[in-house]
Amino acid sequence: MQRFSFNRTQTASNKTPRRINRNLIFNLIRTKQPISRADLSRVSGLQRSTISLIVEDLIEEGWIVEGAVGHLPRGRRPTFLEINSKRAIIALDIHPAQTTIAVTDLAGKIVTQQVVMVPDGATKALNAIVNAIRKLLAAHEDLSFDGIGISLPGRADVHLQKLIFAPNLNWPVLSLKSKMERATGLRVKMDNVANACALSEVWFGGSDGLHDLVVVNVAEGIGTGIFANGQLLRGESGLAGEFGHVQIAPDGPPCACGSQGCWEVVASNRAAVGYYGELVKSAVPITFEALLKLAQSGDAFAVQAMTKMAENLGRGIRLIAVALAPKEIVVVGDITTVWHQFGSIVEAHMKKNAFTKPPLLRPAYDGNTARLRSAVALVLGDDAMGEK
Amino acid sequence: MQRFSFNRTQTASNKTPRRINRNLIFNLIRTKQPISRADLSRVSGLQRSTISLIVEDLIEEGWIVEGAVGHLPRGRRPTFLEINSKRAIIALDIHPAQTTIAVTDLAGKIVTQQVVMVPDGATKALNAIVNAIRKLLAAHEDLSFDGIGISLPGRADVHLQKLIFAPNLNWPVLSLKSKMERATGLRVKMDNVANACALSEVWFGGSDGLHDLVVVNVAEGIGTGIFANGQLLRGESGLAGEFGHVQIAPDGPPCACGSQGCWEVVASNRAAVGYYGELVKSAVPITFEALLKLAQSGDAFAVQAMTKMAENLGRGIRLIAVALAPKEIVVVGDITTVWHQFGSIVEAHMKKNAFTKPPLLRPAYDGNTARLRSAVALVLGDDAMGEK
DNA sequence: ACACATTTGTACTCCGTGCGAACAAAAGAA
DNA sequence: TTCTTTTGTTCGCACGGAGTACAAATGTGT
Repeated sequence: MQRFSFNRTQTASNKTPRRINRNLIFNLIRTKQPISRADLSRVSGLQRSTISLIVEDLIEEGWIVEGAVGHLPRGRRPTFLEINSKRAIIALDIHPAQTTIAVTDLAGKIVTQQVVMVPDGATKALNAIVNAIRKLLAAHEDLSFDGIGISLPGRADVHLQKLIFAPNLNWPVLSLKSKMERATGLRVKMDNVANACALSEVWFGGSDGLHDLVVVNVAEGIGTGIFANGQLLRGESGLAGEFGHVQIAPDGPPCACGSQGCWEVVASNRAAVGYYGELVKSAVPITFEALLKLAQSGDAFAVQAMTKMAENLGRGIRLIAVALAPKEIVVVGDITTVWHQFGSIVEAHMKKNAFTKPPLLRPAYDGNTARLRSAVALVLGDDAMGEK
Repeated sequence: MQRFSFNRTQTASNKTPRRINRNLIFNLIRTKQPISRADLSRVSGLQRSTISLIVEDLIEEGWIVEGAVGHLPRGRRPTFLEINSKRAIIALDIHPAQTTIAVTDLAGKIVTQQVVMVPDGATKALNAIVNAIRKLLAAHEDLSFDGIGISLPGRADVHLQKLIFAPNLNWPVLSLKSKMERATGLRVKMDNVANACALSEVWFGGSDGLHDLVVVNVAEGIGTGIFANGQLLRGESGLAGEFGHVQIAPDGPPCACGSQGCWEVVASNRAAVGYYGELVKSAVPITFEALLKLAQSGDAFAVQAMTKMAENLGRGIRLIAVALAPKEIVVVGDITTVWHQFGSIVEAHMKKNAFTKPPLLRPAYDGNTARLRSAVALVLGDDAMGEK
């Protein structure tokens, strides 16, 4: 007779410490390579003997390799350890019209990178991407690939890895993962652009992975990735972070989501293009890239439109700052190219009436590489090193 | 579980699994008592032998005791294990005018409870509370106390345990912790009301502690506690969750925080009292409790005021739902006593134009006990049982 | 040239921990 | 009485980290 259901809770076995320490050491090597065993011991606090055993395992399994020999003023020379550069990951940065495909090593270094124009139509688009991946795989037969990481404009259920909400993509992303896994034989992991960038910041941003940060991805819409307590905040079925559909202007224009005055309606790239269109009274909308060029060259209407966008962006970011009080808020998107012009406007509106210390606000160093490098975090993040 | 994520726990030693399993077993006993060793084994998945050793430790250290002997259709009778009812915690629920002091056991059962009217003035207030605690300690000499847990209207820095932001309290809470520790000799932990209620929900709500939930505390102001990824989200220096100061009405009335149209200005108890005052054009404001009574008795103006408050409450909750997509949103505060009347209004505004499945919205089962029971979570929560 | 200091990386012992099997204990059923 | 079932304990085993000792490697001082 069972009086209690089998809710197996998270237990630890005598192998648990090794799993934890192994991950710790691998991460240290990944971020601080090249590094010697002795330095690993000093940084981690684990004994040199323990480090040696863990490193032996990691080498045997091909995650890392011994590299050059260092030089010290006295004593035996240290052997540097490095990420095995023969292990690689396919990184996909999917946009509505084009997709960037890259090969990166496990430390996030981009080996090659190419842009594929994606044709209209579901099957064609997928085929174009898969073919490009196949060519890359064939061209890098010396590498062994651990998986495919995809950053895309939409929300994905983390567990099912199904795309739930992707208004800007009109091809069948729901089955993207399974189709691509069948076609390439590689494990596929995908996540929202903003989440991907947040992971990149934490994995490669040199932070200690402890502090909270929010990534705001400004594109056709606005998406946010929330990193808190050492993890991405995903919410029920992966829908957390939709700050883009928070109401900023109660009487604002309608949004595709069914509401009106959503943040992304008044602060996205599309919004800025709309503002400009109203000012010049032109029926033909220009691209956001063109608008940025105009604003950079000092065009009065373009500056006016971008200023309005920046103000609204700041208002929404203020909301995030108040609600979540992260240490840092990072902005990703094309607007970062004109940050020197409009960043201060965004920041001023974020800080307006702030009653506590506002978070650091900064543009991402390089959104493109951030999105690509997130593939490593996505692929290695969950259960990459498998149960052995 | 993330394999390569950055872990808060630095390194693991060979003692780590025991620490993890010990906490697990203690929590199972705490929530499912009375329970036998064999059942603990089935529920946790750990071997009976392992359970026996851990239980031996817990008994030796006085956390639990062996209780009655069970009865089964066949076989040896199980010995039930229970929380040691001689271990207790002082729970403080501080409000501006009055403070509730309670003694609870480690399972959150309230042993005694009393309300202390707090006089005006810094020293007097603290003395009144400390004296009441001293009397309680003296009256329960058979119990051994593990600490004091305080739930209060304000934000506290978790690490320093200093009160940062408590507009409604006008006595020197900054040194509350250290003074009280000196006066009682007990360890003091404190946290914001909303955080405390969120902890209570997770510790005593029967959930598995995995799902995300947000607690909205509606009182003179509005505070929120965010539980996500198995932890409270605290943000930089503990200021996360100030959704109360998110701007809901851009042209709304000014707020004490310096901004205007903040959620708490339009949806708190104080707001409802204001709405009622406008309607009846009375210069003398009534208390919120009186307003609730009027609304319950069907007073048209009171119902109108409460309806406006409920609508605005729903608007803000919608924002939380969109931004964080928690599984559940729990409302705490006096308004829950009239939830049957106005809950549907709140819910309707939360669901307005929802483009995804909205979270469950419900009033807390009993906010008073929730706040008191949170003391257990606060005192035992961090590393109380950990390092010996 | 040679002893010594210094540093790295490995070998080995010790202890803590969970696992699994065996076993004792307890109680009802045949 | 004997068998069955269930609980709780004991014991041997393997794994893993800590700590110490030691070999290896390299520069410095005499």
